[in-house]
Amino acid sequence: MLKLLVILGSTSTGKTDLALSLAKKFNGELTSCDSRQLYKRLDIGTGKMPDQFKILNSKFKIEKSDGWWEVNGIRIWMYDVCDAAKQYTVYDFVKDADSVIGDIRERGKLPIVVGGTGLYLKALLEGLPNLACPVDEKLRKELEGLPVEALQERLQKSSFKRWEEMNSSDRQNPRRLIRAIEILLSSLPASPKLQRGERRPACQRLALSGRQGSKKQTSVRNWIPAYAGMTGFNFLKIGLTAPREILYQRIDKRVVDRIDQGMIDEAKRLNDSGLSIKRMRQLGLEYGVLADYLEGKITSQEELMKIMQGKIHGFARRQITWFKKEKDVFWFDITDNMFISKVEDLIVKWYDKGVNYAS
RNA sequence: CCGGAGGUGGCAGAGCGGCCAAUCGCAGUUGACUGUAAAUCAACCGGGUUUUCCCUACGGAGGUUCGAAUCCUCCCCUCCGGA
Repeated sequence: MLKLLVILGSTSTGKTDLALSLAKKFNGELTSCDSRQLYKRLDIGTGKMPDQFKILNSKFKIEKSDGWWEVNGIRIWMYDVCDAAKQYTVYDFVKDADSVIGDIRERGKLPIVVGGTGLYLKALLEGLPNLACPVDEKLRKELEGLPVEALQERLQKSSFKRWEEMNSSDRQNPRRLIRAIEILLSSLPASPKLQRGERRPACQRLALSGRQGSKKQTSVRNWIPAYAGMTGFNFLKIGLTAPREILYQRIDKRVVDRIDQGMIDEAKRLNDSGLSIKRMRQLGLEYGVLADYLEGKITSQEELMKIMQGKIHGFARRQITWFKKEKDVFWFDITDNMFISKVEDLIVKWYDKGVNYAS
């Protein structure tokens, strides 16, 4: 029986803390599904350290290595897998996380995916069409400077059908327009090329073996779900929520704590060691605001804090919007002080008999 | 007490007689998102159930005007400089 536990929810709901305690109880290992925690040296700002750490400071033992951290003997994978200056994408994530999860399973442990990045989670669990279509750096450079209108025109010329498929918001989104053009222009290889020594992710192996028989080779474009199609596979998705005001309070407090923990110095160190301000801005949220601070656009810590809190509120809202559409999630309100035991009960049921989503 | 600058929607900050319920930004709300996703993009954002409709609004009270957030008078308050 193949089982995969997923903990999802917006930032500051305590996903990691919960996942750690569940891992201990159910003999699991975590896989972080977070688009920023996977960067090396972005530690405080991305909250790699579990919140409990501050309280139980002395009891915690943390070990770090490329690709994972270990907190009190529990492995957290997909931390520190990429240099912060480089760009890591969903494609990389699916590939890496997939093999990590496979390894956890081979060791007979329960894989627990801790997800804050909706797109990554979706790609990992369900696959993403066009994931095999690579980035075309030259094209992107060429298109990036253009005004939206030009991009719109260009896409319409390439494929009016594609243009019509897009919604009104995406039609004004340069990033989406560029990717759409990129996909149209790319001539996909029959099967994605692997670099030397690279192992094809399970999802892709499946995709290839499953469809290769049919004449229509274009199917490589349609990434087959990594796990959803596997018989006997069993997900359990646990979602964490909190009333809006409480969530904002938690976020605000966290920002204060992180400043206390040295988040500003972390940013300075990153910058001193060559991480550009521009790149920091791309990384968003705390690092984006911190970039402004280092540049002197923001002068006081008070201001830094306020701006950061506001940005993160917005981020949490976007996550909530995304996760609303996520299917088959068992949602728990973290302000219910029985929620942990409720979660544990659910997992026990799931482990033993398998939970019927319909129930 | 004198001189100077101001008081505008949650914040910040434009507007300086009609096109102003009031630019822009932030915050807030909702949403989009098929390789940058902590990114990127969209809509809404005084109240009234939608409205080319009504109401309450630009410190307060009066006034001038067909018409004022915008002009005048007085009052209250804030900030800077001088006593």
